[in-house]
This record gives sequence, C-alpha cells and structure tokens, in this order.
Amino acid sequence: MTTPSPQSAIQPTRDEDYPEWYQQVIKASDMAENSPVRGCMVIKPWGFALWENIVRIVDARLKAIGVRNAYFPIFIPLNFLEKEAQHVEGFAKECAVVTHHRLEKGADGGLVPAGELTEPLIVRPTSETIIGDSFSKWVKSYRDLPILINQWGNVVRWEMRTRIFLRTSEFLWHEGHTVHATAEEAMRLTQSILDIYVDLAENCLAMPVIAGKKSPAERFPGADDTLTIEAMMQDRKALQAGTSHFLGQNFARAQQIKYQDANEQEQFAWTTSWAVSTRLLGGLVMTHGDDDGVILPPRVASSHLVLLPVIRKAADQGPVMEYVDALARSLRAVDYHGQPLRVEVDARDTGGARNWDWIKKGIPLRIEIGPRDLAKDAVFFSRRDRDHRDKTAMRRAEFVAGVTGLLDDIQQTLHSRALAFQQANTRSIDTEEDFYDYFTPKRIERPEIHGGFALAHWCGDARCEEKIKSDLGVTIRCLPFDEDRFAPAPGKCIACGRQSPRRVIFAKSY
RNA sequence: CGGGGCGUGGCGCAGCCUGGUAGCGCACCUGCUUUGGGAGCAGGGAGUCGGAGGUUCAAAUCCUCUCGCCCCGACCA
Repeated sequence: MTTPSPQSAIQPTRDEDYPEWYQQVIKASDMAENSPVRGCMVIKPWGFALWENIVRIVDARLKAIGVRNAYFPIFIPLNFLEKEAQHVEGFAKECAVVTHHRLEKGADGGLVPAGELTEPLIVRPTSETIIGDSFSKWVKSYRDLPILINQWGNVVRWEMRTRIFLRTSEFLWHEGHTVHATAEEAMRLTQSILDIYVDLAENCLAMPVIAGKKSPAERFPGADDTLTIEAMMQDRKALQAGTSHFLGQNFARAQQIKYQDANEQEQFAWTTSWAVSTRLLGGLVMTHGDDDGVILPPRVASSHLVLLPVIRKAADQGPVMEYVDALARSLRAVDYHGQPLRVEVDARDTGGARNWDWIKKGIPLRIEIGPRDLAKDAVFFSRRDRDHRDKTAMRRAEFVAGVTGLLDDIQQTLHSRALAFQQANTRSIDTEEDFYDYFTPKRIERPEIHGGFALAHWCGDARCEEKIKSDLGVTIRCLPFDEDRFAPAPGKCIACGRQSPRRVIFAKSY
C-alpha cells in the first residue's frame, strides 16, 4: 500500500491554524522566504513576478494620468524628519539610523563601525520630507503646477512585529507625491489615485475592496485626509491594501513649498502622497489561497499556464515534446490583456508530485499532454479554481482560441468568490452587546476565526473609537464611499448611544 | 517591551522528563520497474541537534544567557 495522501497539500489548513497556514503557503508556493535579517524577506522569482506585474499595471495607470517617475535618495537627513510635527510622531519610533560610514578591524578581529557621521542619516520610512525639499526648489510659480511625481523603491520601518509580506521591516512600494495650486485639485488627485487602486484591486487582483475615508485617528501622520481601500482576508480581518493622502498645506508649510499665484501673491501649495506595496502579495495569498496553496488571479499571475508532458514510453518522448513545444509557441503568441501569455513547460519526470508543485504555486491552468492528446490533437487541462481532479479534454485549436476566455473566467470566479465571502461576513450591528459578541472569540486560549466587517454607527468622537479599540482590538477601517451599498442614515453610536450620522466599517485588522 | 508556544538534515516531526556523541516520513541522488499521476523496490548523500557559556567522565537531552520564529497584548500608513 502507498502512504495515504494528506487531505490537503498545505498543513495546517486555514481552519486549523490560519497564521501558520499563511506561512506554509508562502513557503510551499516558493514566493518568498525569511532572511537572516530580522523582519526582512527574500522575495523569490515566483513571488517577485507577481510584484513585477503589479508594477507594470500601476506604472501604466499612473503615466496615463500624467504622473512621471523619478528617484530620490534612500537616506534622509535626520533634521528633515523633524519638520512636520505629526509626521515626526508617526515615524520617529521606527527609523533605522545610519551613524557611521566605515568599518575597521576591531580588537577581536571583527569589523567595527568607524567614521562617525557629523549628522546621522535615516533610512527612509517614506519620502515626504526629502521629496518635499526638492519640491520647495522646483516650485516658484503657479505655472510650475501641478507636479506629479512617483518613485518605485524600498522603504524601511523598524516594526515591532513583522509578518512576511504584510508587515516587513523593509518592503517594496511605489510612492507618489504631488503638488497643486488648489485644495480642490489636490483632493481630486487624491481621489483619482484611489480609483486606480480600486481598479487594481478589483480587476487585476480579483480582490474586492471597500473604498472610503479614514477616521482622523487612523490617518497618515501629517495628512488632512486619508483615503483607503480595505480588503477582507479569509480570517475575516481587514487588510489596508492601498492609501492615498490629501496632505493639505501641512507639508507645504513645514517645507516651504510656495508659489506665486496669478495675482503675484505668495501661496502655500497643496500636496498629496499615496502608495501600494508588496503587502498586496500577502493580501493576494490570504484572499484567494486554499488548503492546497496559493491561487493566482490570471491578470497578475507569475505565469498563466504550465504544460506537463506525459511520456509513457521512450518512443513517445520525441513526438510529445514536439507537440508540447509547438503548443507552447502558439500559446506564447496569444495576447492576454496586452501581454503575451506566460507559459511554463515542466518536463520533469516526477510523476504526480510535479502536478502538485504547480497547484501549490497557484498557476491558473495546468495542461497535461500525452500520446492520447497527440492522437486526438487535443489538450487535457485543469483549472486552479476548481477541484484538482476536475479535468477537461478539448481540441487543441479550440483551447488556444479560447484560453484567454478561460483565464478571464477564472479571474471572474476568484473575484465573485471573494466578494461573496466579504458580503457573507459583513453585518450591520446595532447594539453594543451584539457588537462585543461579534468580535469576541468563543475559545479564549486559541481563538477561532470570528468576526468580520461590522457596519455600525459611530458618533464621530475619538473617545468612542478608542474605547472599542482598547476593549476589542477593533478599529474603524473606513467611512465607506459607496452610498448604494452603505447609504448614510442616522442612528445611535455603538459605543455611547449618542446621535450618529452614518455607519462606518469596524473590523480587526492586519 | 509584557505573557504564551517553538527552534533537531530542504520540509514536517520523534528523541529531551529517566544525560552516554541522532532517528522517522516526505523531498533529493543512483539503478531497475512503472507511468494520464501526489508510483514501487533496492541502494545512497545530507543534520552534531538556533547560538554562547556552564554542570558532568559524558549533553540534543540538565542549568544560565542569547538570537530567531509564531500567537496574544502594546504598537503600527
């Protein structure tokens, strides 16, 4: 007898231990691994390809609205961070500081830092201050505005608690920074960027999000307004997946970003900043993954399909491989949303294990090609969004002609599934008792997956928000924009019972 | 930083309580047999047990310190 196969490729399952499942999925899918440096990660090719696809999509969207790329230093003079009070408070606690510029042989033969810097440099946790410094020099006249800048890069935040992709000490992102002559224009830009993020999440990542505005307590340090997209992970916690900030004139005043208007009056400019990061990859895993591994949405998938030659006899080797290569060529010539299909050929002779590798990696389509398919000029494929035993035979020409439709269908399925999950775990709650019950696990020692999004009334008082946060670890994720789904209506605050103009979304979050 | 759990070949784990220089499954390599599938048999490579110190004739096993990971809390764009 053979050893019985496990129920699922990933253990533990999501139900058994969600955080551990997440770690195992990332390992099994070969997306990334922990690095020797605390809190940092090595993003492996299969994970990085996802990021590259996100980069390509976002970059094109930004350029389409006139944003141009630039690059600013990773090091920021210490005093730059001191300029905006809220900003200092927000980031000072988590900055890596460079104090030396040389290493020398120490007494014990090891290397010790030497050459102390006159002024320490911080490794950017975000670049508002150093980019603002440039902006203050670039902006003279209203004719110079707007300035729309983006940079792709890395940032470092010395986090207390890290989780691969979701919160790492170093992560990759893009950060946009803009300068405008009027508040209205800056606010519009802030919103346009959020629209891009919504489109990215919904249409490319198949990740349903709720767009909205942050409560004052949850805003970016130094911002007048923070817009956000919030996604629901399969443990029903919220993931802030992208933010766009209207910075008002706060940074402009702090950094002297001024221009002369048409009336020869000197004015402070209005700025914005916005970002999405490699955190999205964690979101992807936790939105679509199942107990067999990752499931990649085709629009951003590292590869779209893998061809798995099935060779029984040596005599079949040549013909099968020829057929496979020809099929690979014709598939690579197919255009999928402006990109050639990404096709893998895996000719390893490792039996069924080979198939499971690709299941765990989440490739959307797996195609087996054996002698029988040659005879029938057919393919035999399975979709990652369906059971792994669910296989379909199809004429080769029909498959090649219909493959983009198949991929779009998978994309659609993933989105619908995730949306149904989000909706099933979103509830309107009207009493404090229900609210506390909703967010309190039944098992104390090892809490089960519980809660979700709660649509509840909030009076607007930060003290009510704070009470709920300290009692339950639940925060206001956003004041949602979508008035069709979340129509404002008066009610009573879930915490204090006073009048409330509208419901907001409460949830536990990453 | 506080509370809890854990660190043994690539992955998952046993051994530790009752000290005597390491074992299992998977993966990997070789051969044969298989082949629409998480194959079978045989052989093989790989770890000194997170790190440092201590106790001891002897430590993965006991003690101390330390690093890292996970969970809860604090904190967090």
